[in-house]
Amino acid sequence: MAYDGAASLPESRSSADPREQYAERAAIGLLGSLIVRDFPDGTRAVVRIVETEAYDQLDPASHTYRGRTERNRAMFGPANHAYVYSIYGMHHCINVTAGPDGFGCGALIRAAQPIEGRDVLAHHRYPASDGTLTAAQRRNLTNGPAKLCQALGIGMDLYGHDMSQPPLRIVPCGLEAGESVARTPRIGIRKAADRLRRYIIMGNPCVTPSPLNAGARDIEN
DNA sequence: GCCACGATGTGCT
DNA sequence: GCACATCGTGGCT
Repeated sequence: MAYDGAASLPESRSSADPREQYAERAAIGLLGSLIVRDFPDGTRAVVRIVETEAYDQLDPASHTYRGRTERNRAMFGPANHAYVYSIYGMHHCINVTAGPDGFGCGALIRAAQPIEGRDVLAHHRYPASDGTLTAAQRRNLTNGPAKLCQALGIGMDLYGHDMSQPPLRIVPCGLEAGESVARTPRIGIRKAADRLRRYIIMGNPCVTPSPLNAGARDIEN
């Protein structure tokens, strides 16, 4: 069943720590922005961010909740840098750090829309060019955090990378006319699962397929 | 289209 | 040990 996202927003409680806004504002602000990836072989791909999640050290679901470690140190560094981690042994995911130096927070980039270089993305995801992909493969090019990382060739070599610089950079862009942001619970977590810290461009076909999408509600502001 | 399940590394209890 | 901010495949409707 669809949950009513607007009925009870945990973030609207007056006791919320104002520092929670660092990750949330970053996650919302990244929607619509472009990721430009220049590959070592000279090829390029451009995708548009359509789905993000907010995480910070006050949040039990976050890697930074238990404090700074060697693994998560990038999250405690300056904003707009890459925190890359490996998960389930075979995948990578990328966060863009946010907030002031010393506060562990950032936004997980969950999904993006291919803008340029579809063929390049396809080659990194499958041993095939875009034209030979099945319909399912085309849908699944960049619609999940690990799929996105595979398509963009993001691995631990980009850990701590400054996201304003090549070969992986974010070009800030706003939403297009008529687009709006919705929020839902985050996907695939158990702790703090009720918090509405996942943000999507409403109605965009490239977000992670999830029953949560049907109940997504427009955010106010 | 949907669901179940297996593959696998790493940090932390 | 075990829990993971996951995904691909195969088998089925």
